[in-house]
Amino acid sequence: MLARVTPPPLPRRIAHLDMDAFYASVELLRYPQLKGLPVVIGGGRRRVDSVLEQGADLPIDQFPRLGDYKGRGVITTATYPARAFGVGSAMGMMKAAKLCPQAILLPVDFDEVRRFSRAFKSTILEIAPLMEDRGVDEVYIDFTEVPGGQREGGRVLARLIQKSIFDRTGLTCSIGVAPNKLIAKMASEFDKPNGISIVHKADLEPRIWPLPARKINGIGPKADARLQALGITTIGDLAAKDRAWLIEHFGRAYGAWMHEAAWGRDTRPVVTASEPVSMSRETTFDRDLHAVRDRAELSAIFTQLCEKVAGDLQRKGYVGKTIGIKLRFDDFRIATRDQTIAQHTADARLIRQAAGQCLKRVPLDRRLRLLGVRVGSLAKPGELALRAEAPVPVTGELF
DNA sequence: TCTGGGGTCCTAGGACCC
DNA sequence: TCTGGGGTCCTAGGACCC
Repeated sequence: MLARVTPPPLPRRIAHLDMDAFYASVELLRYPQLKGLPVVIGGGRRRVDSVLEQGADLPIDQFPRLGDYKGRGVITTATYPARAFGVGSAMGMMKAAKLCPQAILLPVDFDEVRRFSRAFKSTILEIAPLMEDRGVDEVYIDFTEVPGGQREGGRVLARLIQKSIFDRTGLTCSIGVAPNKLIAKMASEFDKPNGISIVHKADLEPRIWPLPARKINGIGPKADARLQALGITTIGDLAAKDRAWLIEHFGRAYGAWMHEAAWGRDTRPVVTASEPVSMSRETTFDRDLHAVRDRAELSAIFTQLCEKVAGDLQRKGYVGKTIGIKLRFDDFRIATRDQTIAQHTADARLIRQAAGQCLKRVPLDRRLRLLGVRVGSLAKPGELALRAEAPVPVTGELF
């Protein structure tokens, strides 16, 4: 009898690709005279120095310096020469300014960053169709079934992608290829910038276990601190603990996941498409605002935030049903309130109205540092029509 | 002058329904 | 009067990620 013989499945090869110092590298393309210098991108508000309008010919000594910056905000990206001074992503600007006042400071150009983001992603898609978007500067790519994706554990394909991106954009990236997303993510950091790292199952003990537990994507500062308190520093330490013990200390889901992660196990697929769950806009004020004394200013900002979210929803073709606000007080405590309204909307006034009611439920005894507006439970208007989301039926007639 | 902005997912309690 | 489950939705907070 004839049997259909299915070939054995190919071993999974998953790549994680991370653009090197992305925001900064994009600016270096525009100002090549800054190459090799400490440059940081960031600053809370978009305070574009007028000198930058001069464009590409601006002499180095005329660029704005980190040490001259006054204001709130954090570093988005630092070039490698700036990192040598200890400056890095998410660091407060004031702290960074103390470490490296002479660094050149440039504002983020979101349009330009998005343009290059689209360019590098479309370059990848021409080579490998299964790509998962993980933000402006990161993606996962499934190499498994791509022709040549298995050669040298994925190195050949990784090299091709790296070169194609560079030829198209002038930007470098680092790639890790491994049996799954979890390990690939760690591997892409092994040889930065402009590196490629190939990791196999057998590398778990020598290359993964010595790493700090914090390197696992999903173990953040809080979990890491708790692990340290329990005497666990490396991924190997974590792997040595038994599952039940981890569950005891971290709960059923998180404890079990930690155990799997430490053993390099991860079956998550590369997801090529997803729908947004929520959209939001928030802003940190130049100075902390008083709910009563600065009422007019707050109210105007509040309305603008609602208009921006509404604009985002409309532009992207979504409506939402859960309207929420977020406050950050001067002591950094955060409060959120939300309210689910009767029907989905993308209307600025309806959002403002619901958000206003949320605001009334927060005790405003401290000054405010940040205000945000969020719309969740998103849907596409067209799909709601199919589901026939109708007005709430009139009650009474049935009784 | 420490500490941005835009997200996702999880937990946990209460309401409400079956 | 007390005692049940399960399931879903809503809300608030928190951890984490880019």
